[in-house]
Amino acid sequence: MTRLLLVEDDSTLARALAITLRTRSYVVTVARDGGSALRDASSSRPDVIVLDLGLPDMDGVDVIRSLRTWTQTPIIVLSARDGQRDKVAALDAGADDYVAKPFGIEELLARLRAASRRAAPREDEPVVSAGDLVIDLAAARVRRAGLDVRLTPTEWHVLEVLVRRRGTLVARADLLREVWGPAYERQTNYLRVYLAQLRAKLEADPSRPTHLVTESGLGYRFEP
Amino acid sequence: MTRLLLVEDDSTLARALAITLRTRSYVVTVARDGGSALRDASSSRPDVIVLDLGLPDMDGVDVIRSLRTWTQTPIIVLSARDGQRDKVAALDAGADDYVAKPFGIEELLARLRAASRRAAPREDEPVVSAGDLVIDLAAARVRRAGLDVRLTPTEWHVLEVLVRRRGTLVARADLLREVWGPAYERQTNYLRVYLAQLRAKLEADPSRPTHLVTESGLGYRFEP
DNA sequence: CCGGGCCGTCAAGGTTCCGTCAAGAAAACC
DNA sequence: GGTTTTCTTGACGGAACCTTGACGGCCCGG
Repeated sequence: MTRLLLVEDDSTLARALAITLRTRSYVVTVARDGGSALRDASSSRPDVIVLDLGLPDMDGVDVIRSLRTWTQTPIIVLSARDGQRDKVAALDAGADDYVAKPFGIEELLARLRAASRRAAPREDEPVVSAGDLVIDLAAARVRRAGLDVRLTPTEWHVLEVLVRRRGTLVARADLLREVWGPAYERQTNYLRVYLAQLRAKLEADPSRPTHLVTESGLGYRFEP
Repeated sequence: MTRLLLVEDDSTLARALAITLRTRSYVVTVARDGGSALRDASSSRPDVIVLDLGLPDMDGVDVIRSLRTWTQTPIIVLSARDGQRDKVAALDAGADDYVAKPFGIEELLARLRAASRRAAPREDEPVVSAGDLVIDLAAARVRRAGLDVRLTPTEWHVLEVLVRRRGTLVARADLLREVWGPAYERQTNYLRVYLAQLRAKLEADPSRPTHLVTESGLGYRFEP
């Protein structure tokens, strides 16, 4: 499951690409201009960014430069301009790859695989500690009082989403969508079950949680 | 000072490229066919490889695959063939980038800069020990309680991937992709077989592993 | 005071996943 | 060319996991 941010102002192309990418099990977010691209990148922390250089509000190369001030996430540039100068400028600004339009979808997919294959192990997903809990997002490991805690895949997934947005409220529907998919946005009973299991494994007093907090009627929050 | 291996059978083009690259302060070695490319790569340990796919003695994609069995050195492919299939095959075999001929020299230089910018910093501690195990990643050798353990190529490859990311979870699909290639991401039975074999050779009690740990539903982890 | 959401808890199917074994196919070796 | 090693594939029991439904407590408004 790779989270992908697609920055493309042509909504027809954006939709077509998003559909194809999703069938290849990418989790796709779409941004339509440079400003929202920068915002989305910092809030949703994608694993890879696909960026069209021709944007309505700002120069694509400047978008790359801004991103590179704080993240190493692979950036693959799409462009209708096939000029040498654009390629060199984009690559030197920090892009990882450059694909000229028109391109084949298989080529884009192959370049995506190549990009994420060599992606540096993420350092911008640090180790989060809270009380006697230590949660290492990169290593997918949880310790409580120094001892490894065994989580099931779904338990881990739920915890991961909450910890990634630690301190902020995660709406029930958001959580369900990220873990189980858009079709499960109303299965709130899943959350009750899994939050209970996580509390049993992680909280000192599961009936009075201090880290996995319920916001009644809204959602859940991880409290560092 | 970057050491660069140029694999190109057209001697006119090879000479022209070598001259240009040297003026940009690359240290260039030239190989004229796949066989010498593989030899040179292992003897001179270049920092980056530029590879023409059209070689007299063997298929360029096979050259990539051979290189990728033992090194992560960035590979940039040059090719006169601009076909989708060639690109996808080369990238999936492990190439980092693909430049179609004719290309501008500035583009190639920019892609070289991009490739070495994101190159992983060299491993400084290639010998990993865990309990009575000693694993030498550079020498491809494993000892248990001082005695050499004999591993098959695939067993070693699996162990290598796990040990490189020691302590962190390696997802099933990641492991399959790195060892067998992207087409095998769902062949989870391979993992079951090879993990069992590795445990039989490396673990004190293979049915209760302490180093090669299963994370049910997620993947495997090497525990130092 | 009582009913309806909402949440936490529990346990029982049913499904998926893992370890194990074995045997045939392919590759490497001599 | 024959032998040995290695890889691939299938099957199966058991374990781990997900889903689902039911029940009770709590809070709030009627």
